[in-house]
Amino acid sequence: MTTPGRGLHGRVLDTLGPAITAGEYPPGSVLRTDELAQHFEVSRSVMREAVRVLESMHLVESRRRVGVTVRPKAEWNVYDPQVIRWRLAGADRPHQLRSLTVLRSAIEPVAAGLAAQHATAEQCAELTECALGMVAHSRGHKLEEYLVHDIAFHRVVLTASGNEMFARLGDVVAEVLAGRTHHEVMFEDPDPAAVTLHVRVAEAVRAGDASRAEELTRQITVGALQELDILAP
Amino acid sequence: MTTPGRGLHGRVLDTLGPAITAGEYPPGSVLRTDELAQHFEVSRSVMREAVRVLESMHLVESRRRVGVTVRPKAEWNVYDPQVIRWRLAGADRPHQLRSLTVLRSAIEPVAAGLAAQHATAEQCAELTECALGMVAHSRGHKLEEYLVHDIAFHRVVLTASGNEMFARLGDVVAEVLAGRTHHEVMFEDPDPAAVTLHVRVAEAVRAGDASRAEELTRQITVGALQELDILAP
DNA sequence: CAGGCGCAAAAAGTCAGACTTATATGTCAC
DNA sequence: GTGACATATAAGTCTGACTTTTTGCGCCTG
Repeated sequence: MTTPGRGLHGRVLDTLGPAITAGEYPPGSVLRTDELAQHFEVSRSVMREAVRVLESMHLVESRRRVGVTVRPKAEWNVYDPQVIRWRLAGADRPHQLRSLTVLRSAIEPVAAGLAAQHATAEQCAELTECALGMVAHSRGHKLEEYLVHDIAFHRVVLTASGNEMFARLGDVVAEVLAGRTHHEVMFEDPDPAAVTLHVRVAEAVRAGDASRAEELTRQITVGALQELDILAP
Repeated sequence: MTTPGRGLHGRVLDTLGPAITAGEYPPGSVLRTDELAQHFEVSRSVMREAVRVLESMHLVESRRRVGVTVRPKAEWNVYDPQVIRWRLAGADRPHQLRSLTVLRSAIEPVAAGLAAQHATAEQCAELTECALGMVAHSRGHKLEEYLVHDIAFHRVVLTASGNEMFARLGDVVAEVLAGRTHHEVMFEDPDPAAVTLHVRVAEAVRAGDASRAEELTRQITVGALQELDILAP
């Protein structure tokens, strides 16, 4: 994923972050910097840097004379890619996957509509290329190759929307798609209907047909919701 | 807003963060920790903590023998509330406001639909209360009071959706609404049509009518887009 | 001249220890 | 019980020394 072990404080975060997001330390728990430093066998300076990062994610709050207290889940920066990764790796992975899929269903259709209006010729080409790649690997247990193209497809759409907030959700969508393929409902082969929809979205975007691109993408996300039983089938 | 000056490193961030997000240090610029520490008249430990926070926001990257390099805008964690606040306070405020308004237009209708399905009786009551508050202050230059209720309204909808990702956008929406009232197109009084729409959304949510709540909210967000000339009027 | 080897410098990273500051809590007088 | 005050505690800050990684450059060789 990102670079692991970029310094000692990163190493500490790799185990402390997941622990907190997994709820191992319930909200209101108090940690002491010194104890943590001893536990992880690092100096106080390193530990302090780690705590600062957790604080910037609103996972904890550090107060004098009190210690480092874990904040309630509702205050976490749940859009931080690092937090998302930690949570996806943890126990409430299913719950997290549902939240993110609903988010996708709200964003992606709108993004596709905007992409139809703003996509460059190059982006259109890239999109059709991705769609073709999906078609090519849609049969015969080539799920990994399919996934690569699927991720690339959605990333291009989000980028081509021209909205930076949408564009930055590319990583999130990638995590969701990867999560689905690797751990959730695992089809023998992808749903042919979904594959076709992607091809048609690529066509609509190239044709500059915003409402069609939006509607087709909506159908894709509806499929994703149904897979998780969020919508009635 | 949040608590300012929560420690020396926070003080440093208050000026370094806005400077970076404003593009004062173009992407690829290299900063040296020691120089920064001298410039801000703090110790290296404090400076290092500040850099760690910026690094966790993907605003900069710290590498040995190189220094602290500013990352390209496309890699920033633009969903970090702190980053949003810094950018809204800076030069590309209009651009940022547009991006966020488009994001709202994608999220809020879906959130309202979900709220209609999941809102508790208490949340419904709160919602109508907010709507009434908006009506009460919709005339006679009571823009500040109106704003308070407007923000509360949208926050309740997002929370009542039951989706944590939506819920966490409450702060973002609050920033956008406040920004619009304080710095952008400033109506003498709010658009009466918009006020009515809010009341009707509250009704739809209480009635459990998801598609109506969604459609009405979409009309609200369309209005917001038109105000910024993102959509033709 | 090209290419590879290795050295030295530069900057971040780490650590230990001493000191400062804010603050929660307990104590005592009233 | 209430208020003022003392105290202990844990974070915050600073300093200086040391380590580690990495880049760039000089030099040597083919």
